[in-house]
Amino acid sequence: MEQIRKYFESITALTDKDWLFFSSRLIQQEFPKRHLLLKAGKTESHLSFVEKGIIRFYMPKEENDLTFYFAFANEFVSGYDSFLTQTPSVYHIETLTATTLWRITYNDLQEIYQQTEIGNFIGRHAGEHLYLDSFKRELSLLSDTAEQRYLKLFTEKTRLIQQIPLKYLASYIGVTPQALSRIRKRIY
Amino acid sequence: MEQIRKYFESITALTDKDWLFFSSRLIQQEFPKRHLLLKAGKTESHLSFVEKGIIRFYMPKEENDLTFYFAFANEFVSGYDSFLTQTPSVYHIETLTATTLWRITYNDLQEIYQQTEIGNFIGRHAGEHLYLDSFKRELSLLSDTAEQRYLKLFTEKTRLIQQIPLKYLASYIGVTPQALSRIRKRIY
DNA sequence: CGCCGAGTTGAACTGAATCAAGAAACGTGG
DNA sequence: CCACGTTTCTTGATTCAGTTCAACTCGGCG
Repeated sequence: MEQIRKYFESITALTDKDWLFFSSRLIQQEFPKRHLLLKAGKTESHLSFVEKGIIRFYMPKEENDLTFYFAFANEFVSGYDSFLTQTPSVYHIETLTATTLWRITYNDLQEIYQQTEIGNFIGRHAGEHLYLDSFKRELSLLSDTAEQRYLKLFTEKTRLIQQIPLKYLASYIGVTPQALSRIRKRIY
Repeated sequence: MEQIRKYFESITALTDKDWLFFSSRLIQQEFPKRHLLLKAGKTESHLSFVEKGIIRFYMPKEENDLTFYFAFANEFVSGYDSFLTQTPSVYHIETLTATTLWRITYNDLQEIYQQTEIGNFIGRHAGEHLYLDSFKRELSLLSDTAEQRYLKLFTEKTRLIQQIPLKYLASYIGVTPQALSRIRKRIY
């Protein structure tokens, strides 16, 4: 719980009152590895803070499915487009390792937006940062080669990606597992 | 001015007081075609609503530069990452056609965030929608072929893209101008 | 022990990049 | 408003990164 409070305090001043209200709506949950947190077709009902674990976002496909995001500790995860629009998700969210989440429901969050001063601020902050990250990945997809994308991921998250099967990394980078295997060999 | 108010009213209820405060900070400006609205290296100081015109976002590159976004009428434009973080932009923003904007400065917007009820709400809404759009483009880059991307753009914005030079569209789609010329020929 | 999914490696194929040259369109000054 | 020069678009030939199909290895697990 401290972890989340610290995260928020790194963003903005937090009154005890607001924090108490917010944290009273948080529920801790643990999940085993390979657990589906959100199934395509279902509507996302939670915004979750990752205390521990690795989480994969992907769209099911014939043959290799399309992995487009990994989340790690100290990040918020959610099928955020489904969550925002309260329409069915087009993708799955699954734990790759044993995971601990602090979760808040959509309805509780709307209440927080309405009743606390920092609600909309935090919602705005979340939206802005998700945007900045997605934008960075978009530019990288347009301008970097597969090899550059792998190297970026590798230098940014060496530890973390070592726990992720190659075939998921391959799809995140935008190539087949065979191609990534060769890229790896090429750069050692 | 009516255009912006309508835009906001389509999102949320707007009190006259909030609207008066907000609109008092808006300045209308006109720009000729090929005018640089934001130069890479400069920090974005405006959030602008497009009343009329087409705007291109791009990063300068040797040979073909990288165009990653087009904005049209009834959209907000800004070097939003630079604007949010108040650090220098890594890309240029340029008008493609004669353009009319309603602009608000960073400082005025911060004041609106602090002093009106809807400030953070609107900021949150803007962040969320920028995220949703960027995320859609990201998925499309990962899963669609160049041809599919062109067809999507074409069916969504037929009218508008007819005014945009092929070489900019090519870079947006993620291929060279030669490749897009051939894709076009293939599909007529 | 044998099976199965994950990773590696090879060979043939393909879509797009690159290099190059000519045609069309555009804008700018006389 | 025309003429020229520049930029944009098209088309062809070659090269290359990555795909696809296929076979083989390795490690974990029932």
